[in-house]
Amino acid sequence: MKEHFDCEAFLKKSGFKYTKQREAILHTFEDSKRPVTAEDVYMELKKQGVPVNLSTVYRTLEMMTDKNLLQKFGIPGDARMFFAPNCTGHRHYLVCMGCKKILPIEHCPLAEYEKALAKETSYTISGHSLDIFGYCPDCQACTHPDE
Amino acid sequence: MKEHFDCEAFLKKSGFKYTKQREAILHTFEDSKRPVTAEDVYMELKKQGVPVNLSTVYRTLEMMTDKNLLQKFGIPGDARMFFAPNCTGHRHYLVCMGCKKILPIEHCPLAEYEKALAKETSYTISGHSLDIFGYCPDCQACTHPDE
DNA sequence: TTAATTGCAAACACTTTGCACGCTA
DNA sequence: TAGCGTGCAAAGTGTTTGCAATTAA
Repeated sequence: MKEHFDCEAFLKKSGFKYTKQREAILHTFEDSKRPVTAEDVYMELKKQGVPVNLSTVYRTLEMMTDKNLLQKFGIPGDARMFFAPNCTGHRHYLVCMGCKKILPIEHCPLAEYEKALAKETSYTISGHSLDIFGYCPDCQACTHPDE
Repeated sequence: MKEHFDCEAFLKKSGFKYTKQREAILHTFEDSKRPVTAEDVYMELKKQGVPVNLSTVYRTLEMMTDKNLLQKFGIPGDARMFFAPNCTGHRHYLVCMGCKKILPIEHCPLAEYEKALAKETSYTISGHSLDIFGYCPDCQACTHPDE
């Protein structure tokens, strides 16, 4: 999401009321680095002293996902859902199996492949998600990285 | 999993007891077509008249995953975990957004890409998962496929 | 016989929902 | 002031766990 996102305008344009909770939740994603869970957002707002309820966070994230401002996804082995600014419509992440850090990956090697697959299977391909798993430099250091 | 998998031998070799529940659960994956949930396995056994509890299904699937006989994974937008025979160590699926059917994909276009990414990020890459989304021929037919 | 395995019910983690009150527009 | 949005608590999923009874070895 871009740096100076006009939250109020966005909400009104979409037919929603502008509230401090929504402002704060949306603000969380400005200059955002990596995907977060509802709980992450909730904790961040608590830390900032913004009064908000976890249900409201869930409701707002869901609404933003419907409006295609965010994308919502899970990663294998984790029951939680993650949210990230929806830039591209598809997603690629590099997931550290040590510290569970999730990093977006830029380059997409799959455009060609999708075309071939569509022809081969007669499916209409509308997108994909790719997670690559491994250990980040920090976690490689530990003998047995597991948190 | 291969057609005539010797379930009893496998269990004993791994230090487990041979029970009719485990036999039946493992049998579910013989000549298996597509990934299933614990609930799917449970329902199938009920249908066959095999007395089994859902906890037992979960416990057995977990055990098989530990033994690398199965792989366990989730797909974006679905809170459930899926299980499939673990042939390759990584997985590629083609997910129909209409009927939720999941099909394995054979060819893996990512070996090269992983190498480049490892160099670029200094991560140790240990695997990946790739889901491609779209609509299967059946679901393309429907105007608004959504079940 | 006895330790592993099962069924059952309760606990869990994450997420969603119903409802009354409060606050934008 | 009308109705959307919020907080709260309760309900829902999918999954895990403790424990006593059962069963394979």
